[in-house]
Amino acid sequence: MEVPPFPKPEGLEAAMALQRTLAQRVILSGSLEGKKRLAALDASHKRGKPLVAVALLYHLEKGPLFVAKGLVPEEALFPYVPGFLSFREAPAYLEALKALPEAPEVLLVDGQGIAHPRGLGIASHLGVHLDLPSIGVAKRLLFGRLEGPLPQEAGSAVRLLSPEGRPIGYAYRSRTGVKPLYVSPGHRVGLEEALAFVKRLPTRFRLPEPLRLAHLEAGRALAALD
DNA sequence: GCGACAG
DNA sequence: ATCTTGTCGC
Repeated sequence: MEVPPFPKPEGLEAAMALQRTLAQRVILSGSLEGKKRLAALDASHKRGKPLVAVALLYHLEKGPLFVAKGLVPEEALFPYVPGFLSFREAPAYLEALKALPEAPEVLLVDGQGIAHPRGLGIASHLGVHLDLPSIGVAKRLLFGRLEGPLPQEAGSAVRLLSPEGRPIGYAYRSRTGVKPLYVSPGHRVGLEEALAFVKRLPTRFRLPEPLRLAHLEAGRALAALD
């Protein structure tokens, strides 16, 4: 698919300013009805090696269709700073997306959507950059708090609230007894619609299958480098 | 000053 | 994310 160049900010000040600008372009409405082709994005990295990103094209009815990879040399990587993950990982994701035979209708990203200090987690950043609907699925919380207790039963969810009390996503129990996932809209999708979309993905273990497979592929690709 | 802190 | 030993549980 076609991918616009991704500007690299000089430092955290510039990165923060860019986040504030792009956050204004995030659209928090839209349904994903009828959208069946998604790209699941995950990355893997080891010191002294390039960052490996995987974009796994997945069809809701046909399953996995294609695995594309993107590499960024360690020397070229933005440092990891909580709140600035997209500047580190997005360039590798975009390389992987370039290698897809067709554009996905939805991006499913390992990380936050709008549940972020400035409203622009990596899922939102990629969604705005590519003008695609996107959803963030994170394994840990970065920003916000749960509205109440989250039941142990698979399928239960409670809203994620910003410090001001605005809903920014959900804590979601994908399987009974597992730690919750944190689902937040990235771009061009509503809060409830984002959760509904994730809920209808096949989930054998904690992570929805598309993301779990992307994670496995990224790990394999990293191990295969040497 | 203290705690929190995606991947 | 990775590193890292044993350990608990399905």
